[in-house]
Amino acid sequence: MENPALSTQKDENLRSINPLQAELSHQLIALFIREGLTTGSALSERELAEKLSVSRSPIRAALKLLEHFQVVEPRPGGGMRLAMDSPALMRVEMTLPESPQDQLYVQIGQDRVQGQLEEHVTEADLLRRYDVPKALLTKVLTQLVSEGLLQKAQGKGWLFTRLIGCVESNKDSYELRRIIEPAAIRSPGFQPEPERFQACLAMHKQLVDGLVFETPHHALLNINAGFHQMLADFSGNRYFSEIIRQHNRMRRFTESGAVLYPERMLQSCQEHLDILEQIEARDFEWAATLMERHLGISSKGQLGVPG
Amino acid sequence: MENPALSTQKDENLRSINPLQAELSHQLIALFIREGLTTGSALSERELAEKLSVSRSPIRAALKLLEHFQVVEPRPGGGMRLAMDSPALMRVEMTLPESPQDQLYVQIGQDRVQGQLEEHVTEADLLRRYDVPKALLTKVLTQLVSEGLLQKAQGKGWLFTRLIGCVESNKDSYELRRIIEPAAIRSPGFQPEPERFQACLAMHKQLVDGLVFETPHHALLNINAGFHQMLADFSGNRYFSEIIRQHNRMRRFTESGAVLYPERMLQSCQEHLDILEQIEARDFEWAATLMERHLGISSKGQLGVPG
DNA sequence: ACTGGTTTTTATCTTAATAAAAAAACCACA
DNA sequence: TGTGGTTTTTTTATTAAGATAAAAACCAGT
Repeated sequence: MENPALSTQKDENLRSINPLQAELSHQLIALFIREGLTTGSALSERELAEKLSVSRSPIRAALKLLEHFQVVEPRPGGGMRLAMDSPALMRVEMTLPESPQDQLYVQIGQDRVQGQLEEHVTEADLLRRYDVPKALLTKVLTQLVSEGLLQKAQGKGWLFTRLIGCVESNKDSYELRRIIEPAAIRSPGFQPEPERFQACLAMHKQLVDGLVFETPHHALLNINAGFHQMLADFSGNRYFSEIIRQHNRMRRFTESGAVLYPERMLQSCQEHLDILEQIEARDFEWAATLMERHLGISSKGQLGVPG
Repeated sequence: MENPALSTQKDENLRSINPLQAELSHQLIALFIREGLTTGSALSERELAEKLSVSRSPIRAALKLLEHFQVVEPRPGGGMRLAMDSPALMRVEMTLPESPQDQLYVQIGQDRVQGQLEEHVTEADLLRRYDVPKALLTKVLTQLVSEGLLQKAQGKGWLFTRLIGCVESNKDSYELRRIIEPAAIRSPGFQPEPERFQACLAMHKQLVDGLVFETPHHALLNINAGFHQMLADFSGNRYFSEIIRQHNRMRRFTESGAVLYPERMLQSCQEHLDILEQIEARDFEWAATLMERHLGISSKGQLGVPG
């Protein structure tokens, strides 16, 4: 039942790094890119804290971490400034440490998908298996619960709910998205935020122009998720947003190991671009129709879901 | 900020009762009714434990609790037997103690809906406000998180997500249901379970026949929720089911205090019945159309949502 | 091969003290 | 009025031991 090979490798990594700082360091980089900051831009601690809705303390710590990776550097007279441009930021972002919580989260999710974990597990089982502090495990379990992947059993133990990753669940997920995403675009409250929209549009133009062949796997998945998330957010209906967010999160378990065929990615980007252009032309109805088609095709091809 | 009047009343009740036992006592009664057991039926501990997927220990405790309420009585030669018929069971079920967890859960939810709790709260706030053991609070917060009503803020504290109960959130919720529920009926996997369907159909016929005017508030809300849940379950898509379940749960906070006009309830039941009859005739497309209409009307009338 | 009763084992809950970290307040300086 | 640096306050995380409750195993009787 135990599988030491899986856990030993992790023993040293899974602790030690403060999860909030690790998370913030990623978020800071995303923020720098999103805001289009360039090498040398001064960074105000208070402003960053405000934008990420935390206090200055963890921001300072995260900046220290980024300084260690030479993403930022001290500014004469105090404070920090950015020391890289966006492309370099994207590259370095992948080398930043993950929080122990995230590591354990993905590990448990993948182990479940691969059938290494039973549907019913006890906390004690998991503690023995992964050899992590109890508090960390509790946090991860709470996270899994909040995403609907796990629930507390009556009495003792926990139950994995939807068989994440199994073919049928994937099919269901696509069926839901085929319903929700076009509906989001057709929603009476649909309203693109100009800045966010333009950034996404520009990115897709570059991708279609050939950038897609140079962009790493993980970044493409993020861009894809971000595209769908953006449109759901524009609906103004928080439930639409929330549902798409949840399904994007779940896809992390199944897609992170998948093979992406470049020509298929190009086609997918082209379809995204078509949708974005219809939205720019304010033809939401046609954009929604294109989205229906896009999701219909993706569900068949990308992940091997049958008809 | 503190409101002692709200919390003092609870102080004694909110502890003491074992939550699993309390929950099981309710579930046992539901089980007795569902299985059509009659006065005198012998109850096998192992069988009950199996059916509710717990061990015999908590079942024994729950039966002891039910014995105290004279729902069951000792059987000569050992064990317990049922001491009531179904109608009596339904009546007594409402007088059974609620678990402290459920009490706190509903209290927090209602306080939030009524604006007594800010969107952002810290655990320390809540502990002071409700004066409950920290562990109980943690459990309830976990439950709220699992239902998507609450999420952990970065750094410290918790955020109520969707502003449950506010007018806009209600509108969004109806918009989502108007999309999901007809889609569930139109789903290629849609497949009514005969027994469950017939029970629901029969119940609605009785209601329309006049029973609606004698049925208590709380029971009508349950029947209504059960109708929508059933159809979502029939879709065979677990995400549809899950979404409807979540929205039904949220409605507990907003609707439990609402006034129901009898003639409107009758109309609503009639619409349900129309839908059920189309499903019986296997005209799912028309049933879905009627559902669209039904949800359109409900969203305008029942809860005072504009537009 | 069932049953209810009982005991043993295991898992989880509770608790309280301590440590850690985030938030808030304060400072001097531009 | 804004900045970064620093200190203080508050909140949350960690922990370990003991209490409690659930699960599992074991009875003896039918």
